[in-house]
Amino acid sequence: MSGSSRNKRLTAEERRDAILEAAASVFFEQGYAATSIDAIIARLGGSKRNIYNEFGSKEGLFTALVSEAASKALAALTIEQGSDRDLDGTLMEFGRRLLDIYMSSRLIGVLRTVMAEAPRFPELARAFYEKGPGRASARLTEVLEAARTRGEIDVPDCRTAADHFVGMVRDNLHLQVLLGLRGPPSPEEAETLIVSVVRTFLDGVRSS
Amino acid sequence: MSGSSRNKRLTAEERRDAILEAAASVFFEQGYAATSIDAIIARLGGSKRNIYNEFGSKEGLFTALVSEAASKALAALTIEQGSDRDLDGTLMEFGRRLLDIYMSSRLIGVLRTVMAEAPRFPELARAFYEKGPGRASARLTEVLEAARTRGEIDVPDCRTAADHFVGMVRDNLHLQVLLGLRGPPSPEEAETLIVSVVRTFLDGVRSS
DNA sequence: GTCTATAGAAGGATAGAC
DNA sequence: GTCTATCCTTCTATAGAC
Repeated sequence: MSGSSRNKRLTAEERRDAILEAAASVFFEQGYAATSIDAIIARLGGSKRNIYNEFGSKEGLFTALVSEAASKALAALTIEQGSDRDLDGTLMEFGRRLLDIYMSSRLIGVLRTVMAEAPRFPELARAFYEKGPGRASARLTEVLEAARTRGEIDVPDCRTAADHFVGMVRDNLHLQVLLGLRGPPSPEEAETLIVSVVRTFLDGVRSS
Repeated sequence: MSGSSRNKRLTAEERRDAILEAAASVFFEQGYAATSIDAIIARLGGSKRNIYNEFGSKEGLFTALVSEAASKALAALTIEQGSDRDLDGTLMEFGRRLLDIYMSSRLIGVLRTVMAEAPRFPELARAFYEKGPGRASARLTEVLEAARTRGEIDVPDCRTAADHFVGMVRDNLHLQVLLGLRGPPSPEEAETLIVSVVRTFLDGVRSS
């Protein structure tokens, strides 16, 4: 069948991925409405027909793209179920990964675009949240519930506590990056931030 | 003054405000690129001439609109300098206002749009941040520094601590609202959240 | 009569869809 | 590559207020 990929012949999947990659670089920088199919073709080469054959429409390409990006972001968010660390170490590790993902230029672009288009693509926004940020929050909630069972923490609602933690990790920093005022934090900045977040989360700021 | 606004005659300022109001309802819902001047006129009435005479271009209208919205949001964020409450009460009140503003449908729209257009309007994004969220964060930093001077809290960096607090107030809730998954919290939800945030911020979650 | 607001068309460019 | 639709911007012609 598709055996003869002699010269530049790509498999269907490679072609699909190439389109998605080119589309991502334009959609996530220009936004949905300002992105033209021509601009994607300019980066990708080939004919518009390829895009329409594969994705049907601009909307179809966009939704496929966001789903893909959300799945990839999610993949890095899984935390080992039976983590052998203590709570402190688990939170540190979770915070590092969370920060890394939220600040990645790819997810920043996805977030900007999905939020802006949320009124017109509500199901897409929901799917994105549930696959990514919602899952992360749910996972952390489980971790905290286990810690509560062990008597390490004392909170009325682990879900709320998990949201507090995630909120601190995102912080004003995330808003600044989303607004393009600065790039992602350096590894040193990230580590300093996470240390501070974990400490504040566990012990608060009040003088003892 | 200028008393004779008998029929439909509006003052220059009233007209300007009317344009901005109509523009806000379209821009902040549809996004910059998807908004047409005709759509604004459809809500506003009158002629396109009015818009071009007042703001020069679509870009000019948009930037004026965002500046206006940022200023209004800032206005509600001022905190009394010599607050006579204790730290707990001050944080509660600050949290309430912060939550109220961040979740307001107007600021949600502004945020969506400014973030999406940040690559094309970088100065606008910066001005927005510095007038609004940046100012709020700076103000809270001062409050915390005063508390540290009084020996009530013990943190290495008040600015970071302020960001933690603001981050918890925004929370996953803000992300959900930005994604259109839910509306703003009810007053009861808001109060519960703020109580939890202040408590976590001051004392942490670790079992004592 | 003059000044300004309205309504809409013209021009020139660009985009989505086939 | 083509076709149709839409958009920003400017311009014309009309109508009403002082």
